[in-house]
Order: sequence, then C-alpha cells, then structure tokens
Amino acid sequence: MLNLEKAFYKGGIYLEVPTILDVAKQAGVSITTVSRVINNNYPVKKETRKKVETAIKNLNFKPNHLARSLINKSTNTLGVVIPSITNLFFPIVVKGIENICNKKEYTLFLCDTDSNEDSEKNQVKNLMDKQVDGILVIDPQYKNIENGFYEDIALKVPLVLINGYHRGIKANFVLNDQEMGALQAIEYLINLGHKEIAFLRGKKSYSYDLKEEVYYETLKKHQIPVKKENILVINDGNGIETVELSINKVQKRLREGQPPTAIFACNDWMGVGAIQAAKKLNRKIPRDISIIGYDNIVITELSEPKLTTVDQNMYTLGEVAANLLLKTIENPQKGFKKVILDTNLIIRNSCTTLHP
Amino acid sequence: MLNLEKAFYKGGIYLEVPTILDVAKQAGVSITTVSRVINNNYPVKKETRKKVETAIKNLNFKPNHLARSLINKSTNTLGVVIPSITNLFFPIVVKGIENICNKKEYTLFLCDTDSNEDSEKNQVKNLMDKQVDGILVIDPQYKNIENGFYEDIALKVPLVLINGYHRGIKANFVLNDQEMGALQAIEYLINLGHKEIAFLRGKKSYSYDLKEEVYYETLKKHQIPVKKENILVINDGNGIETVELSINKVQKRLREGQPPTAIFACNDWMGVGAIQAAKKLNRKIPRDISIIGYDNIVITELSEPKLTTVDQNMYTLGEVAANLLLKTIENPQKGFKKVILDTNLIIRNSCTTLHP
DNA sequence: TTGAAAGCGCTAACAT
DNA sequence: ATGTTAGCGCTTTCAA
Repeated sequence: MLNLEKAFYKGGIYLEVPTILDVAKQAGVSITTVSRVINNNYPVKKETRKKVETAIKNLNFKPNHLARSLINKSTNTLGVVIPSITNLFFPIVVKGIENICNKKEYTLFLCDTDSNEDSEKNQVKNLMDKQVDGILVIDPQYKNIENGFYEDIALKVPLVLINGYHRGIKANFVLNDQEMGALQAIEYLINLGHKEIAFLRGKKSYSYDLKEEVYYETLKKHQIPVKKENILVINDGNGIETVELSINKVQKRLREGQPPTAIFACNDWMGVGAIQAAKKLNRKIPRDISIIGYDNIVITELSEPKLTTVDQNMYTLGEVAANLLLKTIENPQKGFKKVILDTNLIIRNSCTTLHP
Repeated sequence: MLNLEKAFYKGGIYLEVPTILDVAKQAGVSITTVSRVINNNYPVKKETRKKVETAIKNLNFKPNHLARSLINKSTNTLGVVIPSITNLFFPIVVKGIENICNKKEYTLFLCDTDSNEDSEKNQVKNLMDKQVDGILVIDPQYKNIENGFYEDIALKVPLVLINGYHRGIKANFVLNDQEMGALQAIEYLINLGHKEIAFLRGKKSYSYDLKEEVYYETLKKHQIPVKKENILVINDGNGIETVELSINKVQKRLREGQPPTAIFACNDWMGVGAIQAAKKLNRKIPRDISIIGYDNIVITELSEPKLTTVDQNMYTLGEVAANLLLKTIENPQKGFKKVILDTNLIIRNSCTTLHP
C-alpha cells in the first residue's frame, strides 16, 4: 500500500517502514538531497525541498536513529544509574534530569543498582556498550569511586557523579553541601538552646561520616562536650525499615538518665522514627524534645508534628547535573568540574527553643 | 597502543574502540569467522575459535550494538512510560519490570509523562523512533486508550498496557482487579458492622469510577441505603497535596449530623488525610471511626494508627507485564491478552468492629 | 569449516 | 544546487 522498497516482519508485526531511498524516489531526487533536507545542513533549492518534504509527509518517513548513530557516533541517549528507583528521593533527581534532557531531545536509560557495587559497575559498562552519549550516576558507591573505577570511566565517556565521595577524585561531580546542611541543622538546635543533642545515624555511609564530623566540630566550636552515649548508630537504611530501627534505638536512649533534649537524625526516616519513639514514651514534641531530620522527603509532611529538616534541592541537583553533562558532551573541554549546591533548612514543627 | 584500524574523538575523549576487523586481523581470520564466534551460530573449528577468542580478549572487543541492531532490527531495548517517577507506587512497578528485563539483558528507556496525554503520546512515538523492541505503559491516559491511539500502536510494536481503561480495547493489558479490591475493602467494613460508610474519591479517574460503582453495588447487595452526603469528592490527586484536601473534606463531613462510622478512601493519601481529619476532631481511630485506604504505599505504615488498606501487588504487576511483553516479542502470535491480578486486603490498625 | 561480498539506512567527502 | 560513492560495524547469503 505504501509501495516501499522493503518490508519485513518483526515481533509478529508486519512493518512497512519507509527509508530515505523511498523518499528520494517519490521526490525524484537522490538520497543525498533528502539527507540534506532532513539535516538542513547544506543548501537545497526551495522547490526541491518542498518536493522532498511532501514525500516525507506522504510516506510518514522518520530517519532511522540506528543508522544515523552508527555514523555520527552519537545516540542522543543518556544513562542514569540510580541506587534504587523505589527510594523516596532519588526519583526527584531523575525528574530534574528528565526535565533538562527532554527539552534537548535526549532519551534516558534508567538503571537500578540495588545499591550493589558490582551491579553498579555492570550497569555502567552496559550503558557504555549501548553507546550512550553520557552517564549520570546518582549516589555512586564509595568503593567504585575510591578504587578508580569511575576515574577510568570518566576518561572514556562524559560522566557526572551526583553526590558521593569526591576528595581528589578526577571526575565531574555535582554535590550537595552536606557539611553545610548538617551545620545548619545542628546550629539551629544549638541556637534554640540545646546542649544535649543526640546524633542518629546509620552504620556505614560516606554521608553519615561527613555529618558526624560536622557534629563534633560544631559542638566543640560551641564548647559543648560530646558524649559517647549521644551517638546513636542504627543498623542501616534509608527506607521504611529504618523507622522501626530508629524507634528502638531512640527509645532506649530516652529511657536512660540525662536524655537528650534534641536529636539530629541523618535522614528523615530516622527523624520520623525518633518522633514516634518520643511519642511512645509520652514525650511531647517539640515541648519535651526537639527533632530534626535530613533530606526533606515527603514523609516529613505526614508526621505529627511535621518534621523540621534540611532540604537538599534534589530536583535542582538533577537539573544541574544534567546541564553539566550536556555541556561536557556538546562542548568538550579538558578538566573536571565540581559543583556544590546549597542546602536549606526547612522549619516545621518538631523543634522548639529551650530558652525560657 | 592498541594499533587499531580506526580511532576518533567523541565528547572530547579519544576513543580507540576495536572493531570486528581488528579482531579478525589479530586472529588471522575473516570477519565472518569472528562474527560466527561471537554469535555462536555456525560451526567454527576449535583452534580457530580459540584464536578469535584470544584476540577478542586481547583487544577487549565488544560488538557494536548499533551496527547489530541496524541489521537485526532488534535493539534489546524496551520503553517504559510512567505518569510520574516521583509518585510513590509507580516506581515499584518499574522495579518489577527491571527485575525481569535485567535478567534478559534488556535495557530500559524511562519516560515520564507528568500525567499529560500529549506528552504520553510523544513519549511513545519517541520510543518507536528509537526502535525499542517493545513498550510498557503504566497507567495510560484514558483518552489515549479510548480514542484508539494505543490500538494503533499495538499494531506497530509489541505493547503492554498496565492498568487503565480496557473494555473492548484491542491491546495487551495487565490489570489489577480493582473491583475486587474495592469489594474486599467495603465488605470488610460491612462485616465489621458498619453501615454508615463514606466513600472518598478524587474528581476524575477511571479507577475512582470503578470503585464508586462497586461501592453502590456492594451497599445495595447488603441492603444498606446509599446516602448522597457520604460520597466525598475532593479536587484530585495522588500525592501529598491530597492529604490536606482530604482533611478538609472529611472534617466537614464529620462535623455534620449522623457522621459515617467508616470511610473507604480511594487511595492511601486520602486515607491518611481521613485519619488526620478524625484526629483533629478528637475522634479516636479506630474506636470512633474506621478508615481504610487503597494501594498500600509506604505511608500506610507511618500513619498513627497504621492504615488498613488494599495491596495491588505493584511489583508483581510489573513482573507479569514485563514477562508478557517479552513473550510477545520473542514468540509473537496473533491476538491480545488481558491478565488480571488479585488484590490483597492488608489489615493494620485503622479499622475495628461495631459489633459489641 | 571458512571467506568474499552484499547490504542494513544513513552521512559526508568529492564531483559536477 | 545536486548526485555519486564510499563507508559506519556488523550479519548473512553464497561460493569455495
């Protein structure tokens, strides 16, 4: 019915996909001319162009991306690697990335690593095999950064790492200023008059370490003694299971003598857990105890009271990272960049002053 | 250093990517033989194969996907279209899809539509341009189904629609049995002795309509009169903003004469909103009022009390849909399939019996 | 068991 | 302004 040169079956479906040759024939020109019209990169007489455009429309011709990419060495495709798509805040980064990339006609491969180092490596390699034009990695695994894996990748393909360990690493980074965020949170509590501040964290993660450092420094700076019993470490996590773990840990601490008057939780799940722990012991929040979280994920607005926290502007983080990647692709230059974004304290209802 | 036939710059990076020709030369055979070794589809002498494999390893050769796809008309790539990646439950479907597809070496394009009809259409078209081997659409827009868009697409590319309107539509569907879920929830309340049951829904959505129908039928079946004032319609939504809307609507209803003793909320955000509304009026849950949600998203475990709800097995939904798509691709056959999955009532702490 | 050669659909020198 | 032609890296006939 279309009278094309070729047609074939694929996936049980009979396909009649016009090629550049079909267009050329119908328009009565060479395929080169058609190519020129499509790409608009060489002069073509007005009438000829019209003829070609008509043929394109008639046949509903779409250039074959694969053939183009094979020649151009560019697929208009990016890879996004994410620890887990079911996490509450990584998807917001992806949304930011998407916003930028959609506008520039890039399509995104999404690869979930389940926070597994090897899986992360495999996903990155797979993306390179698929010849993406660039790769974004959200929260890359410490080990893969530290052992040089990403430094190596960065030499082979445009790459932007979003958050994660970066000291002296030769790669592009877009980072949240986690030190600043932690500082904002802790100083906020101190300014409210708190001295007995517990620090609630998960077992191992670069970002917890970072925050703990800031905790020590800030207390020292304000001449508040650090007490071992105020460092609360739970087994792990950044999900619903974290809540229960936090409840137990915090409850235990609150039952001891001289309990903290405030808690800085390294993420919002922990913060919510802390809130629930306090409530279980009939402590009123924030009257009896102030609690602050980190990340500003959606659950902070659901807790009662709503959780004061630190916003990391994940959406912007994604946008900035995507822009950096696109810039690297389109306008390549030597040297790597590190972009550090500010955090914001989001004051809700879970903290109050100790001053009379 | 690799001494290849070609090398080039891309993205500011100097690339030395070995081709099949490099391998052939190093192994002292023709490219045909190399191809045979790679694909393992024709007999090759053992020693020859060894030579080739050695060369492949030496050069770290990876076949060029684009070139292969151009010939094979298969990209080992699927498209996933999602209303919003920041939604709390669609990503779980994606995770299920990923689980299946990763095993079979498919890579996923992820496309966010922002629940916009035109954007959805564009994303699907874009995916076809990129020559994906198949497309999965999560919660496709009613209009795009109803106006024949997807019936048309289904003739051109393997397609599976996940949830959404499907009466008489010629396409593959994997569906939750929403009627069953609604029935489970409502009969659960009725069995607990409730007769004054409010129905809380958003403005327009096929799934709300479905549930409302079941609500009418079920009450009728149990000879409970339906009261207009018990149909609570909020402006919309499936996100945090829904909570506030629900709080207002439910609070208003609870203040009126003869308030409901139970509420069936069409999604968990509404359920949580209902809980908070009741608490604000100092109603004890579930003692004074029973509330049930729908979807079993993570926030159901965070509310106090935890929200009883209906689980839709989103992960399984994704897995089943992915399997159906892969089957359609690999083993094409005429006719479309509809797979309907069961729902489960998840009993937590927000409902209680009215029986003495 | 192997290789030569055609060709997938397109781009881009190079001619004219 | 337009066409001829040589590839991009691979698969697959066809012939040996």
